[in-house]
Amino acid sequence: MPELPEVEVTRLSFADRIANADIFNVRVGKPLRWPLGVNPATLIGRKVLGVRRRGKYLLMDLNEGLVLWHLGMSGSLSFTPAANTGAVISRPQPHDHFDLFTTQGLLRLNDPRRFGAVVYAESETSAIAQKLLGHLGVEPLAGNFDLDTFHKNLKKRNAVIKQVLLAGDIVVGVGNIYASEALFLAGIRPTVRAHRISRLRAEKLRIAIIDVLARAVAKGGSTLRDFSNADGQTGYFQLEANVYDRAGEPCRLCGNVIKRLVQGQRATYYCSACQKP
DNA sequence: CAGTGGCCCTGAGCGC
DNA sequence: TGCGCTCAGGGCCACT
Repeated sequence: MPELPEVEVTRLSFADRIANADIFNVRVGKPLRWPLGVNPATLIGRKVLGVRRRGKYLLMDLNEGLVLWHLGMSGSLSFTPAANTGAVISRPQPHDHFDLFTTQGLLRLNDPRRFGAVVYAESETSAIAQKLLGHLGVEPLAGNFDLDTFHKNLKKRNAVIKQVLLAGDIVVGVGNIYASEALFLAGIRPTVRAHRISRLRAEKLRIAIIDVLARAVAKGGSTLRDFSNADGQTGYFQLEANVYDRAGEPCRLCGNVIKRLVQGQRATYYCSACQKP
């Protein structure tokens, strides 16, 4: 499910409403990717200051420490305002694996595949936070995603550009959908080695990444199967996808058939006419 | 150090 | 209807 746009759309859908709430209970369901790292009861009585995003992580700042949320492949959050308490809150569904009860509402993680995680960190510089966040690349929508650094970093990498984007250590938030989409917009074949990309093409790619991610956020993200924001609303950017999941269909620009290939066990989609080696 | 493949887990869709 | 197979939006880790 969630790449940067979906995580950001999720954040926007509940961050304001949970800010300044006090945590009064925590329910932990089945184990997620990593353990919480602290006794859940420790969080009771703490205050939620706000929710930020770093890459595909949500960082929930507390008056003491912070909680990192990751949605993995199939995770989604739902926020039920305190005014709507009742049956919904008392009956967690089978894949509801983490509940944060606050004075302003319930934040609940649903994650069938359990690749997601909820992790407590004492600070952003603590060992666990550094392990999860320390290697992350630049934020593409933060205004400091500059061409010089981007191109210089691409020069260091021999791997194919699709997988370099997915790795997230140069620029964060570009997952499997948006990597294909950004490369299409930039006219770059996904099989091109990163270090072979010229400065001009790196600039096209930089602009394409920013453009596709920003437009996806504006459209509420992509709902391929089950993504919804914390209000249960689905996204509709997938309707604008030029190549993702369109193998065999005509390119919207040139009419050629969209192709599919596998890179690192992940599907990649591209137009061999619009995207140059 | 960079690159590659395995693997974590569950559910949906498809062919037979 | 049921079974087995493939695939799915992520990313850590071991290995080369």
